[in-house]
Amino acid sequence: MLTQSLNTSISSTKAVPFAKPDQFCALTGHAGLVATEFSYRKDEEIYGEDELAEYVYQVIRGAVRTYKLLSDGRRQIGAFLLPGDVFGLESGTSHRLTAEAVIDTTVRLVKRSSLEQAAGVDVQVGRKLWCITAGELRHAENHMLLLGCKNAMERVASFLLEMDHRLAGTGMMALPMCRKDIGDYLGLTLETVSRALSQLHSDGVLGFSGARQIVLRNRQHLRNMDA
Amino acid sequence: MLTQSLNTSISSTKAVPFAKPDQFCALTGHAGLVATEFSYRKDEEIYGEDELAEYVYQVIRGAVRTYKLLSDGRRQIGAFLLPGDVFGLESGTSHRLTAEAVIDTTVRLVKRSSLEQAAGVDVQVGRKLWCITAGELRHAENHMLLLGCKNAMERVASFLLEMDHRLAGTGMMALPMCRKDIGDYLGLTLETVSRALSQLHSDGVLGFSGARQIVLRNRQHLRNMDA
DNA sequence: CGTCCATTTGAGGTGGATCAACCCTAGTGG
DNA sequence: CCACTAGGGTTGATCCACCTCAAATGGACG
Repeated sequence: MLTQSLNTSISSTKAVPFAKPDQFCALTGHAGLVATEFSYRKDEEIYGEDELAEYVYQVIRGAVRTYKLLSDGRRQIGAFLLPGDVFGLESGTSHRLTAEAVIDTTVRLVKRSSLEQAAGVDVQVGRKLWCITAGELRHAENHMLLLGCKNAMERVASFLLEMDHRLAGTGMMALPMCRKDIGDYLGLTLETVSRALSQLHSDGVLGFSGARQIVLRNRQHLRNMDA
Repeated sequence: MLTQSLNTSISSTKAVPFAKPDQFCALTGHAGLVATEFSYRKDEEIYGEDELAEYVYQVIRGAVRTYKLLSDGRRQIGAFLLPGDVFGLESGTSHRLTAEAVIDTTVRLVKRSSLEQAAGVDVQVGRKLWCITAGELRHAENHMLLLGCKNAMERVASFLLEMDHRLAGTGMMALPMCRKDIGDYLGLTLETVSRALSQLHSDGVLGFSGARQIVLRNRQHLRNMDA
């Protein structure tokens, strides 16, 4: 690993193209850390489960999935990471999920040890790390509710609203992941995901232009069926 | 709320009956905070979802469940908290799940603001808060795998091993929660939980002495079926 | 001893999984 | 430029694990 396009740069505090405050810059800007850019091909592993957590990452371009596997290959995707999202942050020593690029992806990364050091000096850095983990926990708690209680259509509606919120907000949404990934995220098979999307299409709730180019025509309808 | 047996005591640093290092004392001992004891009756609410997070709690005796509800009453229990466990810690301002006493329960609690203050002075306190949240995240990630991938028998086996690990370790395990709670934790109905336990009983994997008094006779068998 | 609630057990229904074609579309190469 | 191919996506038919509804059993407590 780490054998591709390396593009080191000093703590890039220049404006980044995200609406929300940039979590990564809030960290690196604070302490003047060195951030490196790195790229991964579609389906390439970024880190493995139980591997030593040496870096913390932020998606610049592309998309990342994190997941756990059972011994027989059943897979639960814990999260999709999109541009701006931070991932790979651990308070312990090793990663608890595997991370892979969903499509060709560029990330920024900093050494975990630098962050630890910065957190030892500045309590605000420590606080920020805590908040990032707490955000992941909030997402996981919502997702447990989905996996434990919701039916197939409710799950797909939740997924579309989540992606709409994080990807587009306006008009067209370009999903980076395939139906199998969506199924493994929602605890459904790819066929069930496909059927739910087809039904929403024929109900006029959404439009397609290519299987992964979706435009939501009736967000309120989706919110209603999300339960 | 807060109208029952109040039992204030200065940061009780005396030995507590837990094998593992006590997370709460690691916090309160560090900063000399005031910890208060408080008791709740069976099924009493400790705090509600979206309520302001004013206190951080530790179970002394009894058991607590945290959960989220859908509008129609479907419930996902996120965690059972047992003696020694810390809960109610938030990095934001409000609780994201409801907490209720499963049985008559006594907790120790400290004001969140005191912890915030302590964390502003001592980076080790901040670090400890982060680790507690990270521990909850690890549990949630494992539970997503269970809810998204495992079948009924695998879920019940996981549950028994988890409770065995946290409650007893040795011999008999006294479950504080009813079958409905177990079902809402595992994403199953109470009947399915009951059937799985009955089958494990007739397979000789576990023994009953009362529906909630369980002794595991073959942990390895449970681990094998846990996938 | 009777009441109440938790639990077990049974019988039947169903939502989503499984298995199997088939269909698109993008990419390849002639 | 078009035929060919491969991988993703859709759709259909069937199955079954779990849910639902219902009734019986058991245990705790007045």
